[in-house]
Amino acid sequence: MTTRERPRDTRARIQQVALDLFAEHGYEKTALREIAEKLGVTKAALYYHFKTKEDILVSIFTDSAEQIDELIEWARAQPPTVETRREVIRRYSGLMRGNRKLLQFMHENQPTLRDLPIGETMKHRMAGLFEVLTDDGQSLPDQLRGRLAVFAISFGTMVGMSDTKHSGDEVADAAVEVALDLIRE
Amino acid sequence: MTTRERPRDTRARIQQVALDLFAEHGYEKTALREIAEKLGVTKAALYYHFKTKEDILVSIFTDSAEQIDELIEWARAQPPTVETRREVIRRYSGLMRGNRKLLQFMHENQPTLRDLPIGETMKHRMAGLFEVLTDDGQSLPDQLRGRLAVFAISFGTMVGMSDTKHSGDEVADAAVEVALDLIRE
Amino acid sequence: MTTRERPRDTRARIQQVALDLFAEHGYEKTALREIAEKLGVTKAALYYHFKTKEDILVSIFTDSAEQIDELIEWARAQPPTVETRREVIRRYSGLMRGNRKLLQFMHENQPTLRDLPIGETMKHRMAGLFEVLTDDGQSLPDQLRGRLAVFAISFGTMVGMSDTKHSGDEVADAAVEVALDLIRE
Amino acid sequence: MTTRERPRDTRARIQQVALDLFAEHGYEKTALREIAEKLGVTKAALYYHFKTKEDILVSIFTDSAEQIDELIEWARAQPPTVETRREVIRRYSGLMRGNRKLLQFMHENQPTLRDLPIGETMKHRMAGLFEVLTDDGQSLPDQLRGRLAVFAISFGTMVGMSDTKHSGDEVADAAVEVALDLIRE
DNA sequence: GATGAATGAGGATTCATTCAT
DNA sequence: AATGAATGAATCCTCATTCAT
Repeated sequence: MTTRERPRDTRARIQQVALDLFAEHGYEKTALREIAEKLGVTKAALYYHFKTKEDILVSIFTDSAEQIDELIEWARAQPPTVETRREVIRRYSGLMRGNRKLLQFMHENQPTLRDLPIGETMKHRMAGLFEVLTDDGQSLPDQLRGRLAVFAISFGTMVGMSDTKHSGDEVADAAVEVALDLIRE
Repeated sequence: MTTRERPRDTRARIQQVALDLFAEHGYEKTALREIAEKLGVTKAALYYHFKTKEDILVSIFTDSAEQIDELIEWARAQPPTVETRREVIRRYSGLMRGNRKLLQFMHENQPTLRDLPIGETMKHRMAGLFEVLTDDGQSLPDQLRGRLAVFAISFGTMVGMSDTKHSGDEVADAAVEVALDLIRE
Repeated sequence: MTTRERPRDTRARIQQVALDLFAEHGYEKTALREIAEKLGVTKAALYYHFKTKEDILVSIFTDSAEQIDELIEWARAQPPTVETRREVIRRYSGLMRGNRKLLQFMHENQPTLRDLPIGETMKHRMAGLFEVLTDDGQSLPDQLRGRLAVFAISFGTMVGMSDTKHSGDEVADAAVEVALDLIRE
Repeated sequence: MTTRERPRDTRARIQQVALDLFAEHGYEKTALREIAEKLGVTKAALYYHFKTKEDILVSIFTDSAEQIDELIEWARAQPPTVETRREVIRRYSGLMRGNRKLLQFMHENQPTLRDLPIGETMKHRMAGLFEVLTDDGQSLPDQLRGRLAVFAISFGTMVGMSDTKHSGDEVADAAVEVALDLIRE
């Protein structure tokens, strides 16, 4: 008797493979056929676990989105000091390191997200993040710096992969340093 | 004699409409049918002016790419001082303001570009830009700052549109200020 | 001890729900999923009770078909008088009032039935009915009248539902009157 | 040089073949692939001429529907006498003889039509026809007779095909006789 | 300088059906 | 008596591309 391929957690495996391909080739260019083939199942199997292609994407976002929401909530409960904002940056970096692929997808598939309801949701979330990182009393450049800090984290976290000289975490750490420096009074 | 619809410069009009749609909805999701409809011509007409869909995209990039190449060439001919780098930032900002849509497209369609020859070309170009903005002697955070400066320009130039309180140019100017500040010794 | 959901007669409930949906949306457009959902069971459950989708349909027909067969047999055993034919009409009307949905299905899904063995069976049955209601000695219009009498019953029985001014039975009674009038020497 | 297959009137040929198949096997069961194959073209060719499968159906209805509308309009402009109604029946029969397949489709695909906008349209049309053939002063059986007269025409026109002893037109003529007899004061 | 008609490849989705549990 | 997971075949439809005119 041969050991059977574990028939469990197919749902989770679909999400993983899908995210990989969505991040690499883009949502539109990724055919469900590819996902299915890579998993050794039929296209129809995907439809057993998810209602639509979009649903796969949404399900991927939903989980990690919660974490960001919690971070924003936490920040709102704190005094709006520079130190709070710096802590937000640090925690955001921590969150993103575990979600590199999703991060990449978010940054590189804006047109897709713009046309999807989930995109609107993410847009609101990012707006919330920007809100806790800046305030209207700041100069325009400083407000830009606050927003750029978020991008610094993203950029550092994503770029790590393609750079051979430095490890992913080294780059991500450097990104935090740069980002913290962008948060001004 | 009836007044003729000016049939002039159809080629250029195709490029304009195409870029608009590519930037808004993404390259993959934009059908040639849409471009044709928006122009009031047939799909086949597009094929009179361009060999393929990809060719439309490439032709759009080619022109403005030259400007960047020239900027890089110019920078390489200068002494690698901070002031040179700052001037590169300033000139890059100037270039980009005239190419907002293309800039948006470049940032938001990475997966598409990754799969296309033109993407490889652009990647090299950006690498060149990074090269003149940083050097190996710098600390990792400072190298990141150099790269981030480019993104600051992009971000500032693109974001301008969706922000009501500040004009596009105000934001772009602020972005230059932030970017210049990111260029270190 | 908790009160059990009555698991009784699932088979019959499937037939009921299926007939409702088949009649309303047509056999082809009715998915087994819909039937299952409406019953609160799984598709697979349907397959415990019936071998195929077609089998559900056949099982629905089989029961009430017997009654028609008996009516035809009875008619054949009587003298072929006008009065016999009128009695057939009356009895047929009685039969159909208890099977409105099935009647509707039969009339509105001819293409489906034509492609299914059960359709051939029903066709023979109707031919038998026509046979006892007409004879070759009649004029062509009178033969048509005999056949039309059957449709008058069907029409009257089915239409009753959508007409608010008159009750279903009033219309069905009127249909009998019209049908009887169509049976000629 | 060989004589080319006439590349013209593809649109009309699609409608013809489609109606044949829709009438024979039903709308749902008829795959666009079948229509295309029967015509020796690609599925995509159908989509050049029609926007959707439903659109093919609608386009088929639209033409002959006009004729019925005109008939109803004409009837409404006449005095509501028995003779007017009888003339409506005669003209309706004439109309239907040229549209046997469409007539068959209408009668045998009610569930499909019920779910389609075009079905609602046809329902209104038939209601209009019934309106000019009956009036509220009549007894219920006589109102039913008026409606049944329409079905007599349909039935007679359609049945002709499957009956070998009598020609289609003989049966249709008989149907008119029966139908006229169903129109009462 | 452009169109009308068509193709071939491929997309997402749905369905009836199966089978081990 | 019924489910959970999956399949294979089919569906409608869209797209980039071609080519004779």
